[in-house]
Amino acid sequence: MGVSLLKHQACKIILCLPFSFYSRSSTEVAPDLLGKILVWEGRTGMICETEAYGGTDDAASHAFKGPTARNRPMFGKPGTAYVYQIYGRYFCLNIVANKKDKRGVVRPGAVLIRGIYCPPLFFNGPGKLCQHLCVSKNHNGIDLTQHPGFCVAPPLLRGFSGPSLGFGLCFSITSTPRIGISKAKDKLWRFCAHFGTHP
DNA sequence: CGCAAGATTATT
DNA sequence: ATAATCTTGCGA
Repeated sequence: MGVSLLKHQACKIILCLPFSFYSRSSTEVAPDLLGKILVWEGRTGMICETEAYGGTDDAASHAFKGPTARNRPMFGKPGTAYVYQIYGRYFCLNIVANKKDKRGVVRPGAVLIRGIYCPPLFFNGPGKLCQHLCVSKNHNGIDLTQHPGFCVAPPLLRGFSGPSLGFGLCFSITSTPRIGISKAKDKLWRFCAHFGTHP
């Protein structure tokens, strides 16, 4: 077995958040993506703002009225990309997060990536970060648990998880109403990381 | 087939 | 507060 293959497998195992991470409701996955590293074909950034979208329980979601040609990925494999174009100009990157109910029916969901930190750059807004990462509709449906070039990775320092990042860094999480929607404004499904230093 | 709305952004 | 800009979904 060649070295490159070993390295490749190590990348898959260590870097990519696995299928099981995304096989939960979007409201669980969304805050857990904060502080993780988004890897997109050579560019990276730390996720610092996300929003959860659901299914029939969420009037603001593309999946509210059931499957269509556009929202198909939201009903598909957890951990895949759901990319759509908005206002004819910008792309928005979501990661599919869903689980099946007791009858085996998929409860659709996705997490919108709204903000990433790429020192010294900071991108707030889903359209702006997609511009920086060159996210396009071509990426719709790709599996982010399989390709080291397109995935979400935890920080590599061992022994830390969640809001504790190591390196003297930590963050707190706030939840607020989601941005730019006209329905379901009462749901607090927007999650922001607020970074600071360890005490 | 026509049309209204949209998970945005930059500008006034 | 509003324009830019075009795809999608739904109703006729």
